[in-house]
Amino acid sequence: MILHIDMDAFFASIEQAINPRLKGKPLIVGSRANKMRTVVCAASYEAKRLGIDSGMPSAEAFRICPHLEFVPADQSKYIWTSREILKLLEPYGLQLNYASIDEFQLDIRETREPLKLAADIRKKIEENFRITASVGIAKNWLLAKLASKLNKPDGVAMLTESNLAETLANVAAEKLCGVGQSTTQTLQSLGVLTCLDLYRKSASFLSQNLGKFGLNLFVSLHAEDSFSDLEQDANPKSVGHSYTLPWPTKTPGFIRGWLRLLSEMVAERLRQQELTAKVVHLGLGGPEIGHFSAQKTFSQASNDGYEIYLRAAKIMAKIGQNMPKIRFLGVTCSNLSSPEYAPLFKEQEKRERLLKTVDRINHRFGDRAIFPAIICQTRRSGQVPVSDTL
DNA sequence: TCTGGGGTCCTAGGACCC
DNA sequence: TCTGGGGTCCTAGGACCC
Repeated sequence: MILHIDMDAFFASIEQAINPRLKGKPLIVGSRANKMRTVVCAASYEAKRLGIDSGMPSAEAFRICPHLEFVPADQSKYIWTSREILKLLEPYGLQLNYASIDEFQLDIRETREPLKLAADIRKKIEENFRITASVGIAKNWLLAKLASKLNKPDGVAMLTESNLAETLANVAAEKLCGVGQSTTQTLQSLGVLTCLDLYRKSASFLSQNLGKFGLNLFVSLHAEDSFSDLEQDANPKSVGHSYTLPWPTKTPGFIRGWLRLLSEMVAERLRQQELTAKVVHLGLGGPEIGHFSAQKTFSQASNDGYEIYLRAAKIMAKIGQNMPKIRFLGVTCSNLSSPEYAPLFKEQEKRERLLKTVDRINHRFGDRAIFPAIICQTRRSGQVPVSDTL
């Protein structure tokens, strides 16, 4: 059996635990500080009751509830809490999987009394952090994760041989992790409406209609004692940053300034994790061009912000002379590996020393205390075009 | 008040090699 | 000159999750 722990309205609950003024009030956590131009990252249960939930534009949330409390997301608080919860789970001595920032899975095949264990864990979390968790128990991670949603918030659900069919029959298929909008439509056209319908379909039926995903779904649904294979944090496959501007622009210097800033942010994180990247992806969006991305593989791996910027700019140059209006910009690096060789040339060695020193200064004096002058105005205002020259 | 930002996995076609 | 088949890497985009 797998025990899946899912924190209730994690970010919002943490903010309420820290600031008593927010307790009991409808609250949303937004992914950025501009409360009218963001989306809901987490909603407190008081807000959820009004019909507000993650993914909703904040403007719509405020229309529903004008006196909504707003807090911009502060990842460091959530990461800290998540790690502390992990520390609290380790002493149980069970195999542990860190599924995401607010989800944890335990292999409890040796545990005699899973419900007692669930109660114990939930009590410890509440005592230590004044936030609640919901727990799901089932024969594999996918069903355990589904079960954790059934009695939210602050609840427990256990799927056993005897109650499995009855429970699944009352849950819509789209509640299952991995079944989104498009898959739901396909399934509905096949007459598969509930999780039980899905559970009873054969591997060949699912694979025929949903491809490899369908086959994986079948395997995950019927597996025993299996963890989710998401182990993102161990070895990241890509590192990226993106930004949506307040309005579309075609000012080249302004776009270059943002491209450089995003490249520097990506490079900093690569160096932090002692990684270099061979592939650069450039994402662009705007009213005239929609949303698209292009990538290019380079023979030399890099974690130098300037180099990554040059590569991104090279990809952008393919658009040609007529620069369309740009609203969305993203830079992502992939094909990651550890730096292989010591620098061959003096210049290269100097450059690496410079980057290391910059990283040390920023680590000591705070986020980007020192940065390339070109992004000075970009980062200060987000609205003033920077110089056209680099 | 009108849509963020961080990711993963999969697919399918093209280029190229043997 | 025309043609098979296996394989890898690259690229763009879709679907999905937190």
